[in-house]
Amino acid sequence: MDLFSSINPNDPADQDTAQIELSYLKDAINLHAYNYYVLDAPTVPDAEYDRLFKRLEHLESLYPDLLDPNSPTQRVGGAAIDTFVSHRHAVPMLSLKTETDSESTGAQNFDARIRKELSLEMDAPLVEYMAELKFDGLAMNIRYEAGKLVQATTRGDGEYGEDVTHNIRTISQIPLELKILDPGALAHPTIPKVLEVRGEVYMRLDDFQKLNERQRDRIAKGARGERTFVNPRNAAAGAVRQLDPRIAAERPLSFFAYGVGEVLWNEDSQYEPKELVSIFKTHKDLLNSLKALGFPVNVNAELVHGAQGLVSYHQRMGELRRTLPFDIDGVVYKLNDTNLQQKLGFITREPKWAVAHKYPAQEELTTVIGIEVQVGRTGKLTPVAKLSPVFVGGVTVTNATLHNQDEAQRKDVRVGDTVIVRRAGDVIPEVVGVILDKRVGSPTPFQMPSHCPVCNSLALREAGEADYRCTGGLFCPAQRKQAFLHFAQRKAVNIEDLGEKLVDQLVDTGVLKTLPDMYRMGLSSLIALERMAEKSATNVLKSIESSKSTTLARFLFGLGIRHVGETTAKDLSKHFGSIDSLMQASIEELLAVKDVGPVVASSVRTFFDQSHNVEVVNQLRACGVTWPESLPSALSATLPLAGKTYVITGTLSRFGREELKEKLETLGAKVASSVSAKTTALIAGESAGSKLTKAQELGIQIIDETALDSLLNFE
DNA sequence: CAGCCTCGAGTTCT
DNA sequence: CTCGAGGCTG
Repeated sequence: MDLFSSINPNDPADQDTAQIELSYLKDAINLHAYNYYVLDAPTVPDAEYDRLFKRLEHLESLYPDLLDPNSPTQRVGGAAIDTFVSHRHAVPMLSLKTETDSESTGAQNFDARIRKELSLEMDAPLVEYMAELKFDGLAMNIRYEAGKLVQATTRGDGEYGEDVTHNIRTISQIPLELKILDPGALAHPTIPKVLEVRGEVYMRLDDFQKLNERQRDRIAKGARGERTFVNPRNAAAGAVRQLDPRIAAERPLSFFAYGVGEVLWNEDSQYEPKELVSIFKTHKDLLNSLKALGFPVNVNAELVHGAQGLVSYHQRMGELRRTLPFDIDGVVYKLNDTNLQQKLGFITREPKWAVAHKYPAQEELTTVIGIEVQVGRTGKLTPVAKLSPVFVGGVTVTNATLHNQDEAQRKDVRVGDTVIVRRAGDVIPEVVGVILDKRVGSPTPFQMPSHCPVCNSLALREAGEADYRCTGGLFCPAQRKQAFLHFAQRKAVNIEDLGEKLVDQLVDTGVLKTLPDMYRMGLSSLIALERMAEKSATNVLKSIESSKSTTLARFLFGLGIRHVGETTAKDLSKHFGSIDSLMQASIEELLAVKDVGPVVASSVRTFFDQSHNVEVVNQLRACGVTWPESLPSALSATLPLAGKTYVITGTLSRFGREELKEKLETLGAKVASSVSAKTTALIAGESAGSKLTKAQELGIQIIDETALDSLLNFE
C-alpha cells in the first residue's frame, strides 16, 4: 500500500486516490483490531498494525476534509466534557430479580416458576434456557444509528442514564461502526437503522493490576490526586465517569454484549417488541447476531435444558470462577424462546423470564478492631488486622495479614476503619482497601514497633529488605516455639502429636530450651502439664522415639537454616552425603552445589560457624537421631524418570500430594511447585486452578489421574 | 544485565 | 496460593 506514498494534497486526482486508501486502511485496521481485542487472536504482527495506523494518521493530517469522526484514530477524540448529561432510555433498562438461595435450589425455583407460568404439565419436555455469566461491571446501552456509534448511556435508575459516549468510544472492543462479519450467523440480512446494544463494561483482572501498579508508580513519583483502586469494578466505574476521555483511555476497559434495547429496521418505524421476536426467535439467535456484528460475546454462554441444566451450569461456573480473567458475581438464566419471553412479560420492572443467581459474595465490608504484630520462625514481624467477624465466601473471617510495614502503609489500614475484605484466589483473606469516606476521626497510622512484642528485643529492618526482624533469635520465646514446631513438622523429622498447644506449654514451663531437649524429656515432665495424662504422654514419647530414624535431608530442613527449605536441603544432602562434610564445607565448596549461590552458601556457613548450632547437631545425634547413608548420586541418573520435572495440582483421589511427590522422586523425577516451559507434564486432579490454565497456555502435557498409572508403572 | 525459573516463607479456617 | 527474592541463562 506504499504505492500511495507520494501523494500531493493539492492535486484533486490525488485526493481521490487518498480517499480509496483511507477507506482501505480503516477497514484493515478495524479488522485487525477486532481480531486482536475481541477474538484475542491477532492475525498480523503489532509492528504491521502500528505501521497501518501511522499511515492512516498521516493521510488524515494531509486531508483534514476527509477525516471521518469514526476513524479508528479518533477513539480518543474531542475535548473533555464539562458535565454529564442525563438521557432517557428509549427502552427502559430493567434490573433482574436475584435468586438468593444458594446451591441448587435457586435454579430449581426458577425452573419451577417458569413451568408454572407456562402451565406446563409434569410430563412436558424440559424448558430451554440460555445460561450466562453475570459480570461484575457496569451495564451500558450503546446506540448505533445508520451503523454508527452515536451514544453510550449508563444504566442509571433504569429510566434515565448518563451520557458517557466519549469514554465508551475509547474501548477497543466496541466497534465505532457496525459491519457484518458473519452474514450466516445474522438473524436479519441488514444492519438495523437503529440498534441499541446492551452489555457490561468491565475491567479485566490483569488490566486492573497493571493499572494499579502504574498508579502506585505515579504516587511514588509524587503525582498529586492519583490513587489506587480498590477493585476492578470501582476502577471501571471510575474510568467511565471521567470527564476527560484521555484519562479513560489509559484505563483499559472491556465489554461483553448480552442484549438489545431499541431496534428499528426503517427510518419511520416504531419500536415493536413483536417484530423483534419474529426476527430473533431465541435469545441464542440474538447473541449470535451480536457476535456476527463484531461485539464480544462471552464464550461461556450456554444453551441448557431444565432445572438440572441450570444447576449444573451454576456449579460448573462456580468452579470456573476463580480461573476467569475477570470478576463475576453470579450467573444469569434466561428463557431462550423470545416468543415465550413475550408471553410471560414483566412484574413491575423485572422480567419474569430471566433471573440472576448469585454466588456468595467474595468481598464484604467489616471494621478493624485492632492491628496485632506476630513473630514468625525467622523473627519476621507480621502485622495482622483483627477484624470484626464477617462472613465472606463461605467462611467467617477474623484475621487478615497486612504482610509488612510498607504494605500496611500502602493500604493505610487504621484501627476503627471500615475495610473491604476478600477471599482471594483460593482461601486466604486479604484486606483489599479502606473505605476512606467511612473513617471516623483521625486514627493514627500503623507503625511497626521498635521492639519485639514477645521478647522485647530490638526489631530491625535491614537495608533493602521489606521485613522487620526480631533480633532476639532463640532467646525469643516466639521464635523458639516456631523452631521446635518446624523441626517436628511432617516434612522435617515428623513428630506426630507434638502440636502448637503442647510446644507452647513445654517452652513456657522451661522443659524445652534447645532441640535436643525433646529427646531428653521424661514421662514425668509431660504428665506434669495440664490436660496430659499418662496415656497421651506415652503416645507423645512414642512419636518422638520413632522420629529418631530419619533422613539427612529431613534433618537438615528441620534445623531451620535461613534460605534452606525442603528442596535446598535435599540438594545439599545429595551433594555432601554426610552432615560432617557439610558442616566443614567452605563457601567455595557450597557454591559448587547446584542452585546454591552466595546468599544460601553464606547462610549455611554462618549457621555452622556458630558453635552452639554444631553443639545442637552433635547432641541430637548423641540422643539417637540417625539416618541411613545416602545413595551415591551416580545411581539416580539411571532411574526411569530421571531428568523429568512434574508439577502437581488439584485434588487427587488415590494419593496424597506428598505421597505422590515422594513416589515420583523415588523414580528419579523432580517435582516443582510452579508450571513453566521446563515442566515435563502437569499432573492435574479434581478442580485444578490456575496451574492448569497456565499449562494449557504453554501447551504442556497434562496427565489426569487415570493416566497416572502408566507413568508410575514405568518401574 | 534483564528476564525467567524456582524456592522459601508466611498465611487462614475448618 | 502468592509474594519476594535468589540463582541461572541468554
